[in-house]
Amino acid sequence: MSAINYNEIDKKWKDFWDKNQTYKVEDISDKPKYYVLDMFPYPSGSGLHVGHPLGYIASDIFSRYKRMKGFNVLHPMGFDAFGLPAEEYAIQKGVHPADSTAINVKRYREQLDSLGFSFDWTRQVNTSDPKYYKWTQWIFTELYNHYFDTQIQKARPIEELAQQFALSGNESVTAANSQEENFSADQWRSMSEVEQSEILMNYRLAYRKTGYVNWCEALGTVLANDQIKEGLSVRGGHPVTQKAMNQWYLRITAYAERMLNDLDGIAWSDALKTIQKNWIGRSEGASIEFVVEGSEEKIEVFTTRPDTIFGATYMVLAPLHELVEKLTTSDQKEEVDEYVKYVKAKSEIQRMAEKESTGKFIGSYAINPFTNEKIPIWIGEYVLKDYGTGAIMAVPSDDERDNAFAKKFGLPIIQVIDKSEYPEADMSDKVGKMINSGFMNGMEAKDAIKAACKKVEELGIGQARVNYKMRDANFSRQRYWGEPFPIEYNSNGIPLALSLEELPLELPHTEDFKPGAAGKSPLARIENWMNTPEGKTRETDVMPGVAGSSWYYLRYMDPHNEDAFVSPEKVNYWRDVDLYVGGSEHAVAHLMYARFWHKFLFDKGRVPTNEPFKKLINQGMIQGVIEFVYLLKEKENGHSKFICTKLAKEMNISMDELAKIPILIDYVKDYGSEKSYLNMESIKNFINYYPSYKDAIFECGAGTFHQGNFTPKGDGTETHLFTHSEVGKMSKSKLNVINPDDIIGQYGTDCFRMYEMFLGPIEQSKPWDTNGIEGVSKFLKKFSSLYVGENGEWLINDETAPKEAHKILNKTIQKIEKDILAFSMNTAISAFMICVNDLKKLKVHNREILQPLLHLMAPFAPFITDELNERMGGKGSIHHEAFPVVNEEHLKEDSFTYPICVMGKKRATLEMPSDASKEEIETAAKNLPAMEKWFEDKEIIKTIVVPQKMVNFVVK
RNA sequence: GCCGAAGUGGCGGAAUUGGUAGACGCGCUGGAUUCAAAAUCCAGUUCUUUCGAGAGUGUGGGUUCGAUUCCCACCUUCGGUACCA
Repeated sequence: MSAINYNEIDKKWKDFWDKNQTYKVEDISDKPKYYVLDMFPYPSGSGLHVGHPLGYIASDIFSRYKRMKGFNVLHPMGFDAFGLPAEEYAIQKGVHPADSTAINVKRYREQLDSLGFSFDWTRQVNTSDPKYYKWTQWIFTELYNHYFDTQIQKARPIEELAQQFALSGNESVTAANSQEENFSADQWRSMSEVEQSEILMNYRLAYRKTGYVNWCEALGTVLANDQIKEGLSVRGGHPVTQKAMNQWYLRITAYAERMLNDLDGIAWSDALKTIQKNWIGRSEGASIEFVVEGSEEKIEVFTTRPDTIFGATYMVLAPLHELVEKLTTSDQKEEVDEYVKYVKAKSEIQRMAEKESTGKFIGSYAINPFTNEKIPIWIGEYVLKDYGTGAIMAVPSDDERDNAFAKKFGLPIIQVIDKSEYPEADMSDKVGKMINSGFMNGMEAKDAIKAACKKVEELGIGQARVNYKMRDANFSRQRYWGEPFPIEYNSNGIPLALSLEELPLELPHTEDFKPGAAGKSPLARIENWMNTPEGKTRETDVMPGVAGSSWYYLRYMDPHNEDAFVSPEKVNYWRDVDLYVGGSEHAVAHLMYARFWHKFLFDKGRVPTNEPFKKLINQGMIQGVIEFVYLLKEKENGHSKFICTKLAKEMNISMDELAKIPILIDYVKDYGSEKSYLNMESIKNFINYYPSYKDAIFECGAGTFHQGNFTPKGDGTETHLFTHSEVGKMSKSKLNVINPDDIIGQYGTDCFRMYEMFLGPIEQSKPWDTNGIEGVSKFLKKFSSLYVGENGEWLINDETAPKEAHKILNKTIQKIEKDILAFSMNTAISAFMICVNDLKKLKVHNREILQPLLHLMAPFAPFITDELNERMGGKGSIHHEAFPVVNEEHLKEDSFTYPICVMGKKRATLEMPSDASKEEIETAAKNLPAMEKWFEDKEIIKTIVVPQKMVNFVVK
């Protein structure tokens, strides 16, 4: 019989903490503040999986440590509760997203509670709560009502811009914009209200423009990238194309420069900073206009290499560029249309991943403004519509992709740079002497860039320009389960932002989640909501998932405030997040948007800091095995057909003909093994999960399963439809989630927490494996056996502990504190194991050792330590007591054991007093009997002695 | 394709201002205890070996007295790639 019942103490202390509000945080305190934040979860239907707690446990340990070190620690949790999966679930199962979300939140809350986190739950936020999204909508209206002044690098009210237009037109304004034409003050004043509104739209930080969405004609809906696999919809396997739609965007590019520069001041990993830096993708170059022969149209290109313009022998437009239709000649129309159709059927990822150059000549020619030569205009998928101007001047002599393209299509290549002085340089290096380049001949490339820019400006056809790869954020979703836009259109179609008093604009109730006409949001079907009593029309798109998560960390500071998103007093106390822990998969989306919103709020004086997250640690992912079934892209007699992986291999079916459809791992037999498969029952489950496949055919070696019947091929009686297994992230969309509940029930919370930490470094990804948890369980038993005997007897005495025990304790305190600060929780657990093993050997039961040890363990194992602390005579919770302090006296070592090496290989060891001199060590090492044979017939030519490290002899 | 990360025993991993490769744990092997098992405890466990030693941290090179650690090239896996969050 075990002396400690883990399930009992888990419950006992959970209740205690709850009743005593152990983790409630005060907003005003004499203690220094410390804000530890976790990325909040999306409450999916499959529950919290073993990957979520990895970061949460680590940050909880850190929070508990900081609390014990005397800080006022804000450590909150909430739910990112709007999103696609709940809506998909509603479509499939008819459960309202609000209901399924409420159920999932409740379940998550229970699961999080069972993990023993020290969250202050009175601060919980839920992004789908109108009290919360009121403020998400409000921030949106603020963005809508502002533009970005590029001169002062700051947001300003849009009315100020309108005043400027009335005074002096738009030519002299310094504002981030997507406005193409210039106008004078007179022109502005003579414009209609609608025209003025349309122009202002091109300056707002939240604005509308045409964008492309994944359109699935068969389903009549817009699809997320996640819902598409290899160009087909996951649901039903239908083709998907790119379709133009009017969308809301956020002008995040306005903040590009600040977001880039301010990376220097924050303690994020270099890897993460590099990702963001590259994502922002700043490049200097020039925008240049090319005249189109026989047309009024001009094509603006952006190039980082204006120096090479004499080598620009053709142009390439993005296939979706606005001018393609206008500039395509009738004889090329058919081919061009076909190519555009081909491009629209591919996702951007697929297009960028395309190694082969593809493209079409559109029949028109442009004039190279420097050579005055006619150059053909092509379209090609390697040019993206939203990067730069969506058009390039192609210089096949100095750009690899242009070069490959020119070679493939037989376009001329003119060398314009002599790189003979730089044999190491490749095509993309901006070095060499200009040749065949008119007035630039003989210049160095770097000087030529400046000269070309100057010339371009003189000719009035462009200017030097900074370009960013980052694009403005598409903020529209033709969906139901998200924040409604706080926007109404009047009878002229002019958009008007709601005022704060009108917020929140609540999401109307509906039971019909089917898309509206022409792929519009389901909200467009709710006519009495869409059309307001005042004769206005509401925006029917909703905001994306990233909206709510872009500012939630601020709401935790003041979660119940009804008058402001956060009060100035509270945001001035808590300021910013000191430590943010979350997955690196959020490196660009969430972390970019949050920084952008924060900077905007900073500009408005609403927050006191320029950056939201001072320090950030990326936890790695706990991976799972993803199981797929193969779906033939070609239907058989109108039925979708799945095929066994083994059979597909035998029949030599190429992967091009197959789509991989992920399947819920619960249905898979021998999950995770190489021979994982589906049997008939699994197939029925799969069909229940995806009703759109109810008429599908499933074929394996033993026979065919169709509409509930199995037709054997030979004497087979059972389907073994082998599945395809891959290691990948554990996620609801990959259907491979493993829940922690059972493990906690079996081993207790402390054990689960420590095991997750013991798995490996926090920032590294690793596959989940429950084997090995026994080791941690044994350790915890051993640990408590220092305090409580086999029959429950209390073993702690007040005698003086041996010196050795003090040394073990203090070395451990030193190591643990160092590891917590470095977020190296796995090595901290190892150190605990070593410490307990050593104390056990010495049979240590002294209070003066075991009381500090208990406190040292408290952040890691909050339940058992509170329990033992109580038996130790402690009042209240151990988690409000102080963290132990190292006594340096006990750390002194008398001697050091040196490895004695010959040519870097260890050949012997030698124990020497800690204060031995280099010479003493060298002499002692040389005279070791064990070393004799290594020196025989050899000469010692060099001796390296590094005190407290090693000795090395170099012999010849 | 592009950006980022990782690759060390059968497995998770440890060790980096360049200094004993494999800490700690799982698994496995042997032993103790037991009528037997579970549990517990003890010992062993990178590979090869002629038992002297030799090889070894994804692959191939380089720098160094000494490289898992630094440099160059490559391979593989994972994350992101703008509508999963």
